[in-house]
Amino acid sequence: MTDTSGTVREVSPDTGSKRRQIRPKAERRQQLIDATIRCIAQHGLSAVTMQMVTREAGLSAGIANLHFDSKDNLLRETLRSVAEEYHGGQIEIMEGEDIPDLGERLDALLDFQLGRGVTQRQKMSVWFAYYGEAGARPVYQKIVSTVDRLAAQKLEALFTDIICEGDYIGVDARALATGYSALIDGLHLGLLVTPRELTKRRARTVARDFLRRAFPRHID
Amino acid sequence: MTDTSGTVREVSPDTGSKRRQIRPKAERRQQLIDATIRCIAQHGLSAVTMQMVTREAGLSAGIANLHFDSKDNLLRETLRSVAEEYHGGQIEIMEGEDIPDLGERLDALLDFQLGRGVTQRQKMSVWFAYYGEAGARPVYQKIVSTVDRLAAQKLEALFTDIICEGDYIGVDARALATGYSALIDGLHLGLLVTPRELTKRRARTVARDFLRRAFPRHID
DNA sequence: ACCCAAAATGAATGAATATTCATTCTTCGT
DNA sequence: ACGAAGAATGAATATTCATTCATTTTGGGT
Repeated sequence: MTDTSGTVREVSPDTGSKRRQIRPKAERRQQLIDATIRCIAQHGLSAVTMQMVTREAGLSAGIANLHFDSKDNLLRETLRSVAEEYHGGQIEIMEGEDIPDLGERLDALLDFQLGRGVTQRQKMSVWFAYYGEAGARPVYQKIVSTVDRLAAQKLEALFTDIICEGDYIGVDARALATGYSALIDGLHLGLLVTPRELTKRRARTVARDFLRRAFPRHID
Repeated sequence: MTDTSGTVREVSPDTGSKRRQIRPKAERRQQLIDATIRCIAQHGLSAVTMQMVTREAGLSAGIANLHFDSKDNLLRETLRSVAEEYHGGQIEIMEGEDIPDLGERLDALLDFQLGRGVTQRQKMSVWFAYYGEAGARPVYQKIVSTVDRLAAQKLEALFTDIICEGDYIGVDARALATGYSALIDGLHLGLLVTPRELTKRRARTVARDFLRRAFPRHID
């Protein structure tokens, strides 16, 4: 058998192609992680199956185990990926010297945290799906708190600079940073769960109000 | 077989008793919901099985289906129970005439939202487990947003009263209420996921700071 | 051209799990 | 005391799913 009459060599890019494609390991891993993100966003973490993920990725059933050994590991790596992307983006803005004005840097941060389109919503779903399990899974707690800590430090540093520059007195940078982070998390939750009540526009206004009350000379 | 030498008629309250107990339907439902809450907090929503729940409740395997028809329904009712308890408690404080002073009422609300012991942590776990799935499950969204809306209205009304009483100008009660709710949600998340970084004490301070900046004449 | 190491496939397997239901047990009204 | 209604049990069932692995395919090195 086999061999075939040599027909149908699919030349098309990648859609609907039945041709088996061999790609480097790193690329496949990312492809599977992306598929996992879409599946979690659409069906919820607890409904995700390996079949679902591999089908979404357009690959065969066993491939996720080939590249990640187990479902558990695939989910862990997916969380790590989302966490690093989100926090990495924030950190880049916060320590980025390309925006010298501190007020503008705050605005850029806010844009990043509450901006974006559909993709962002997918990431949010994933984010909170894991938060939901974190109470029971130390591994998830560790992944999240590791990246979280770094972002919190950068934010505190930024706030410290702003407090200094603006001569704001009686303001504790650390407490304020904790509050701002919590506020953003809470707004994300609201956007996810009650999108009817809370629009992205309003979430932005609320976050800006918070910053304005703390740093009136830098915002608005 | 069976019957036994008539020994061991367990008289003890309920621990370890093998005696089959018949109880009214409502009581059993609550018992199963309570067991479900403990299971979710300990193992995570996606790991909860019917066996786990019924064992935790000290009952037989089929009983959850007897009282709730399906696992899906049991989980839905559990969410409804937690949501109603949490929001009910808030609402009671907010509209309670037993605390005439508005500033004190704010304090009581904060106590309720960030106080309590271990039990509270269990509830928090459940709360966020469902948030995590809400993006993919309209049913959960509906349950949460229904109770949420009412609590949000009460909070806005309380803030409006405070703004009026304190002559705070340029403050939007609605936006502030959204911000405060989001802040509390975010702090809960922090307490759940990064308990090392965020203590309950600090969470309280952060929330109070928020209120103080908005209503300086009512807090502290 | 040919070979082979690595990549990919997908049918088969076995474990886990929700749900059913025939049977057993309790309680309460009479 | 007794019987019936309904509450509870738990073994059996059918399904779903992660994981394995024998086989097939690919592409680069020689």
